[in-house]
Amino acid sequence: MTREYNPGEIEPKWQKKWDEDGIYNADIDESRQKFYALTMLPYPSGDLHIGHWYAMAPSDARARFKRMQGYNVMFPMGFDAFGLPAENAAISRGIHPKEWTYGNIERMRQQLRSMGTMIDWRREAISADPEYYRWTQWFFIQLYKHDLAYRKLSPVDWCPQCNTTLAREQVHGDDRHCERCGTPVIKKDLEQWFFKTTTYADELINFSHIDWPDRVRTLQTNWVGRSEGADVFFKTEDGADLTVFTTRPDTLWGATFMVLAPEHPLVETVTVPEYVEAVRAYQAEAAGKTEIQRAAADKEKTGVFTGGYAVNPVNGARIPIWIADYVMMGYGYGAIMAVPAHDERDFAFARQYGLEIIPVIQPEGEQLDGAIMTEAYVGPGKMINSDQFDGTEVTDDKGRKNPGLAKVIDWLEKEGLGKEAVSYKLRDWLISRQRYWGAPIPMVRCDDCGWNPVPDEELPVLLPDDVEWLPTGESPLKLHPTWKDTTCPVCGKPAVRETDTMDTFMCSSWYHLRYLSPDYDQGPFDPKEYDYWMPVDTYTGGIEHANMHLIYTRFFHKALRDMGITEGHEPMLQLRNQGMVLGEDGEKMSKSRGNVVAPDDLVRQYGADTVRGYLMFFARWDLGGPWNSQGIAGTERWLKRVWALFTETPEEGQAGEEVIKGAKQALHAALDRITRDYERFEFNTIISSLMELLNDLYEARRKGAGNHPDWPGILETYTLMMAPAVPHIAEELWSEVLGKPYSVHDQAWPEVDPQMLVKEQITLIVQVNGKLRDRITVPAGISEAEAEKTALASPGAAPYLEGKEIRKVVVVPGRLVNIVV
RNA sequence: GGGGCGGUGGCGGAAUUGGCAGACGCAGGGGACUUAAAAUCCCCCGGGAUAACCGUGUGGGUUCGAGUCCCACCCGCCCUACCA
Repeated sequence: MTREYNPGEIEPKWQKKWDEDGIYNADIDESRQKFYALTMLPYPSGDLHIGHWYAMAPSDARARFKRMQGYNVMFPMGFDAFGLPAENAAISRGIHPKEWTYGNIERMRQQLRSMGTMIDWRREAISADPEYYRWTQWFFIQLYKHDLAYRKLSPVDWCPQCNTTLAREQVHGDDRHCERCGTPVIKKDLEQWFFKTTTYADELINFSHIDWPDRVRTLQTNWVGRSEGADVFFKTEDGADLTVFTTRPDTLWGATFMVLAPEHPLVETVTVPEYVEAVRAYQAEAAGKTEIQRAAADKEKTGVFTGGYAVNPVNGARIPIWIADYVMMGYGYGAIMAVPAHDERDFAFARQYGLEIIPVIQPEGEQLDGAIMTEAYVGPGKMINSDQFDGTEVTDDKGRKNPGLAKVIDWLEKEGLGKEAVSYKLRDWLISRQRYWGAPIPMVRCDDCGWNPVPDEELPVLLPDDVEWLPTGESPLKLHPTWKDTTCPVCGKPAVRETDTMDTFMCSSWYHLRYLSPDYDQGPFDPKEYDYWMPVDTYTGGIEHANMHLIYTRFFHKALRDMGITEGHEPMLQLRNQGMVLGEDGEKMSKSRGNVVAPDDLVRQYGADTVRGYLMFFARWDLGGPWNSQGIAGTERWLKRVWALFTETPEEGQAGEEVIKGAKQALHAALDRITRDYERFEFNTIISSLMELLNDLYEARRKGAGNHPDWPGILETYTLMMAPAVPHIAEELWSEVLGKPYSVHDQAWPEVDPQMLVKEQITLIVQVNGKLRDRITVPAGISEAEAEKTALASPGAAPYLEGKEIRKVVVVPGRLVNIVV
């Protein structure tokens, strides 16, 4: 057989056959261990880009590896099909979002097929299908009925470009820009729907049941932002309640003023007439400041006095109330007690406005003086100026672990002056979007009955197709002449529908459940499928979703669990993140930079197997890196050389047993390593090991191994080892070249023969004073004494030992001997 | 300011977790084949006069032995930020 390696011919051939035979169909089989391998579903933006390949091809290889290990593997795919780009295409080019989206999906399906994945397409789910969003809406209603969804008027982030509100998680960076379009957001007071993610704050920072990367765990933990401390019940001089949260109740006696956020409701009542003008001016200024200006004014603290006073509940001290924009309405109570001696921000503010500074924590061996301190002291020490608590030890520990805090909190609770409290940065999830191309929020408002959910039997609330695209900044649903008119599900009187749609992250929070049974119509998923397949065993995708999708989907699962819909605490047991493929210039790929790598072109030029192999090989998968268009030649050569090894007639002559044994040892060493590396997602070394082994096999064949009766068996094993990474060439070699029974992908992953890992001869390293002086070949089972003797006599070491006193000899069995002179 | 990740040849990266630094590949150099080119094959490829020796960001330390562990520092990237 002498034909050329022609991926353009063999790849479509096998893709078609696998598809027709349904070899990757995953069905419930109680006799086998299941494995749910999931990779984040793409947004159908138009074309599959190299980043999609990078996320999916290695994940596919690992799913195939698991399959060969005997697991019943499900590897499904779908499309996160709602979202703004579709709508923007409609506005700018007059194509209906549905047409645009479903056209893109069709193209991306074909591209995904060209990758040669083991996707079970029968399980495909598309979030914009009415049969899908029917259940997205149903989940919304369930959350509403269980008091986990609510409507609230509050200042929310609004993207003026996208013309919609955003969740806190979707506002990024120090200029607080929109996650999608990069435009800085503004604040608006709007009534919106929220999900109570904060209910699960503590659970969301507990990762004890899941194997997720530290990086994601840290990001999520910081995002939830739990801090322990106390609520302290201050009162204004007029007797109005003014509760603050503090992580440092031990410093209460050092509170010399209070600061309210400019928007704080109490500002109205505490401000005395002569200060009203200044306060109003400051409020207006703060409200008018963009987020960029706020960030720029980072260092300088500003604020104004309200003329009002509060009373410190622990000592009755009368302290002034200020407003300042360094206190945020969105965190805690939007009000703080200021302890300038022990808080950097309060210190800067006090110095700026000449406010009193009273130290209440005395560091070891130092005497703090409020008049001359140059910075706040935030370290440990003993309490002073704090009545009966003087002398109490305060450590660096947070919360109750800190003895000073524990004592003060206990006392506050006993006296009714405060209580232990925990505060979080995490906000409830704002899910209303003032856009068309999303799942309509299935709620109806009646003048008499208020908000009520659409009855289940009326779901889905269908998106109307006949809408107009006007640049008004309003959702087309709101402008539709009749769509919003309906009747109240409670009293039957005329009522109006909610015209906002849901955040698309809502759709993607449960897609892994829809894959279980995309055609099921008795519920969001078939419980039989759920019981068998869930939870997801391996989830792969980009880390950029750490604080968005990956928080939302965990929240969702826990909420469903508490509503009795799902089981278990976590939806995805193991998470792994791939890095990003950068352009050849080392920059992020973008059309404007012209550094985009198009996978379709690569497939045409090299074939899918080469592209898959190179993506696995070219960088550490978790880090990614710049594309190198020359580097792919190495992977192409590898496959051509594999092809040649299998198809060329070997030279005359037959190798001896040593050569064939050496080949088998190399084979099993590689197999051992590749097996381990698949488990660890170390794809680059899988390909290196296969390349290295190929070099060894060429070497063996040069020595005549090609005519040995055991040679075909070695090639068979090599084919099996390649199969997950480069499925097409492996199938061709297996089924056609070697003539083995189709399909290579139904074969078991080869077993490592431990016998083959044991070597009779090893290379012993001889060091003198830690420096390499010789390498000697010795029997593997050599005794320590014998190794020492051999090393001392080795020619390489001899010159360094001459005339020296041997002080010590370290023998590492099977590895080296170090002679210390 | 806080947190995280990283720093190994010209480049991407290996190194069985304390034991031969630089596997595998790209790029580069030399050669074979060819009328020529491509493809393919073979050899070389950290520095150094290919000698000693020096080399894993820098400086210390632990150890018979450190890319790997400890301490201090420098640089780069990412996330986050008046979070009370």
